[in-house]
Amino acid sequence: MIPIKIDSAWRGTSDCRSCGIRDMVLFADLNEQDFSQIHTPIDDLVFAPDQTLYPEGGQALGVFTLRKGMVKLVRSTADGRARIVRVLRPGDVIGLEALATAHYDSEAVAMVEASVCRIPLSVLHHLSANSPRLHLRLMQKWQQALKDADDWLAELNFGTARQRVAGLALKMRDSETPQHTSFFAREDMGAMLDLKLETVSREISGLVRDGLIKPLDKSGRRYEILDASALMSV
Amino acid sequence: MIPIKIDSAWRGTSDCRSCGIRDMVLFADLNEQDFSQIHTPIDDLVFAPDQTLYPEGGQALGVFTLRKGMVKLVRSTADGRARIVRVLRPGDVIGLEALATAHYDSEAVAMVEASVCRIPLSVLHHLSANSPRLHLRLMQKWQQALKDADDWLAELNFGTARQRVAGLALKMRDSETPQHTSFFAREDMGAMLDLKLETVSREISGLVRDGLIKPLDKSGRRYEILDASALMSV
DNA sequence: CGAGCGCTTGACCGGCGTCAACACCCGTGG
DNA sequence: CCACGGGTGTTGACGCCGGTCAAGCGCTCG
Repeated sequence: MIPIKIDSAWRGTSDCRSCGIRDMVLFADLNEQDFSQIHTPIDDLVFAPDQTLYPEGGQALGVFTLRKGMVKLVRSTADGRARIVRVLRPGDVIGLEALATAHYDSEAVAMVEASVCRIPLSVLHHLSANSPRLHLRLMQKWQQALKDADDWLAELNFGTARQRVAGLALKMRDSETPQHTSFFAREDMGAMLDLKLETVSREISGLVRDGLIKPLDKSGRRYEILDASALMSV
Repeated sequence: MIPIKIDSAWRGTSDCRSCGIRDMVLFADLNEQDFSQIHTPIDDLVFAPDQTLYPEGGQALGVFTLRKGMVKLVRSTADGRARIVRVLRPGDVIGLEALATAHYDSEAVAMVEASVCRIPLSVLHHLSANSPRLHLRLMQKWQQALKDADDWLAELNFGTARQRVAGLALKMRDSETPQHTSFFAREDMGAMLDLKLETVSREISGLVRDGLIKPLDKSGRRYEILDASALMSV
């Protein structure tokens, strides 16, 4: 077949006005006057699974909006272990911190094929000062990111292994089909929940055995939620 | 129920121009024109130890700047356990999220006597739209809050009990006298690190026994750091 | 001086980590 | 077509870290 493309594929420049998920994103309520102030092209990019969008501490060129796929934010601790601090889903902004510091606080890695658009910092700086509409959206994105971070800490990294895995299952429910949920490579799940991959595997098996969830495929990534309330009260 | 007379002492209204820690805070680089746009008084308040500034989910009147003391942000999980997601120190903003949603995402409780000033939401909304100086500071405060949240997750809630306690000792170092550090009630430390209070106590004793830290008083709150590099590489 | 609270310490136990074997899926090549 | 091998997920055996329960100590304050 076609040889693998190492680099992220450039898929052209976006016309944000006709973006399919525009109502979820930063540019949701920009008007024609706002758009006319964008003088730098916004690139559409596609990243392959396990590809890095940017490294921890890297110099920032822009901020990303996730259109499709899932992206993990990874931090390396002083002693070399990797910790996944959050998973971003469509509509989320990737690398918001670059707006304040022009570099990224954590590494961002695509967990599945991910399509994003990259918004240059200059565009955001200009618009956030000149468009009250973007200004408001930006604030909401900051707030959401902070809430997500606290949620991960309070809900997913607290309590027994069983509670954590159950919590992740609930958090990763599909928005369209909430009876379905996504899991990840067991090692990644361990890095999210502060558990070893064997423990994650055991707890998933336990939840299946107890009839709370059911595998939808053989890859171990998609599950059906059979008893949501039982998951919540593990 | 008769509303309890909350005894947070009102200490007058602030003259932010002469604030002692102004260079650290939101209003750091406002100019005279910016100040002239503040038409609602900014109150100085003092909270006693264990007093709540606002409850989780509460309607927000304003945002606080912490001038002195320490404040914990607490979330209650679905099953009733309390989780401390962060500790704020002088210069930090308390309740930033209220800017976006007019509600507080977590409870804020003074850990020691804390003096704060309360900035009405209207003032911040007005200034963030009309003062690029405040706008920039605000962004930096959002970024700092998000980074702090991720730091707590990545550094303090990962690894062995020993590593967590050592990490907290390092994070809570005094800014002026970095060889000194602050601990908290053992139960609070447990809620921060996801450990039981007995384990926290044991690990602190272990660190003292191994000569990495030394108690400065008999209350168990203040310690001297004897070997910072050993703490980092536990 | 005694009550009460928070901190420490001890003994024991259970949950999770460690190490290892095995199952399963898939791509590759004989 | 099957054999093979690597990668990933599962399962088992065992040990240790941290949780549980309980006793004891030292402060503070009435």
